[in-house]
Amino acid sequence: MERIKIVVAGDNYLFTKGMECLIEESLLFELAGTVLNEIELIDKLSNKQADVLAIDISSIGWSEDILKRVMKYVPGLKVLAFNTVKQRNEISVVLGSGVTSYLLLCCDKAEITEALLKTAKGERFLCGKVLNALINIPKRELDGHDAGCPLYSVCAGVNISEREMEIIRYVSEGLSNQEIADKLFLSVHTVNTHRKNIMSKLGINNTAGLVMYAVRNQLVS
Amino acid sequence: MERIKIVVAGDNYLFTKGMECLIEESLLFELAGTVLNEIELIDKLSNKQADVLAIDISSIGWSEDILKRVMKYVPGLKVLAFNTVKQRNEISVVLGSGVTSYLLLCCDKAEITEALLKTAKGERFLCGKVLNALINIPKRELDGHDAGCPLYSVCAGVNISEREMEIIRYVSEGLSNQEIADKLFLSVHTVNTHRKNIMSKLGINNTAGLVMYAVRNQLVS
DNA sequence: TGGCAGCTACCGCAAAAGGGGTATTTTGTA
DNA sequence: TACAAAATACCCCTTTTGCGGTAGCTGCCA
Repeated sequence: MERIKIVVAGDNYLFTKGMECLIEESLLFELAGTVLNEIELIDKLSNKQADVLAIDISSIGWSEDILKRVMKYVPGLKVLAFNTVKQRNEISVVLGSGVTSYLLLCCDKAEITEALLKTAKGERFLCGKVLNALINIPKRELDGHDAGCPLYSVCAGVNISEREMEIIRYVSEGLSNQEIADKLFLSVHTVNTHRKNIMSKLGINNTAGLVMYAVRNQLVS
Repeated sequence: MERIKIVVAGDNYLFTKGMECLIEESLLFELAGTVLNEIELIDKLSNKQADVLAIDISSIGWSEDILKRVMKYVPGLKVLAFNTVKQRNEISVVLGSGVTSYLLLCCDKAEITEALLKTAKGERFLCGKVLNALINIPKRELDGHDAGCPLYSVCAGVNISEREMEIIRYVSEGLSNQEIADKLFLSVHTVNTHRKNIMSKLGINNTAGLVMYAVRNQLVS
């Protein structure tokens, strides 16, 4: 079986090194090279045939512009973008520039492996955390690049339960844990536990983060 | 000088009583009656000529629907609506139903007096707090009822200073008072004072309220 | 049938927020 | 120049969060 040739791009050591290890440890992949900037990238892509570009777009020096130029220069290139953010606007722009798949830098090895495989096959792979943010993007914004990507996959991502959603809503409305407990006929301890679990799942550590999550995911008006 | 005839509508005692006092204490106004429900209101408006309807739409039993029916039944009626909320959607709907002016129930006597006068003259009067929320409504949503109301007035409302805006932004980004203090080279006491002043001005009492304010007023993305 | 996820509930402790003040300095402006 | 508003800083105190645990119960599913 032919190995998938992957070019890694980014100027963050942990990212490039980590990707190199992942690729070389696997029998499925083959490292087609690591590049630090746009010039090296174009050079690498024109000299060596590659199947997938795994690029850290959170690095300083990488932007959607560069991505667009590369996509133009190497048509049909499959791109798996890594980023730190999961804001809708940002994701929208990146996917709009022709990127096939989108992961967060915090995704784990299994997710990255799966994403590389799917991307090589031309399928979309989005991190579940990203999908959460993406759900509300008007479909048309993606249509331009949808034709060739009929399949969507998502990694585990964040799964907020119904009860937890309820808690988030009340927190966002300004209720204290005690008030929420009264409203839902729960112990304040339970509300607090839910709150802790939510914050843990979302990787935040205060009320402001909870409210912003609620707003981004339209849990509140 | 002819007094302005005002009908007061609402089933909240403090509102109706307060309005009656305000109207009767003033030489400018004349109480055309107080009504508790829609039937009484229609009855009053058809029997007695009134210039302005001052209505508490936060009362149980009052809705935009009723307002619309009344506007239909008594074309050209000037309406000053009182409500508790200053959410954009809500205000949009209310003004969209033909209401001339919009105050919050927390507005003071001078503001109410001015609003009654302006409304009677066919001018719009919005509480500044309302205007803040309204700024982002697409203009077209109001156009249908704009023709007859060329003038806009606002009461003092809320005036959040630049420094306070800055604090709100940082709070919304999840920073603690201490972190904000470090970032702005301030004492944590100062940040706390700003925070207290903001909450006092906005009539809120926790972080969730601050973040929601920031979101509604587009201080954060 | 065993494990896992979700919901529930509790404990303790430290940190932060919230609410009440007061007071000085800076700044803009009438 | 005098006044008001804003910005700064501090005090005391209570309540709420946030974080570290533990643990029983239910329902699902491999």
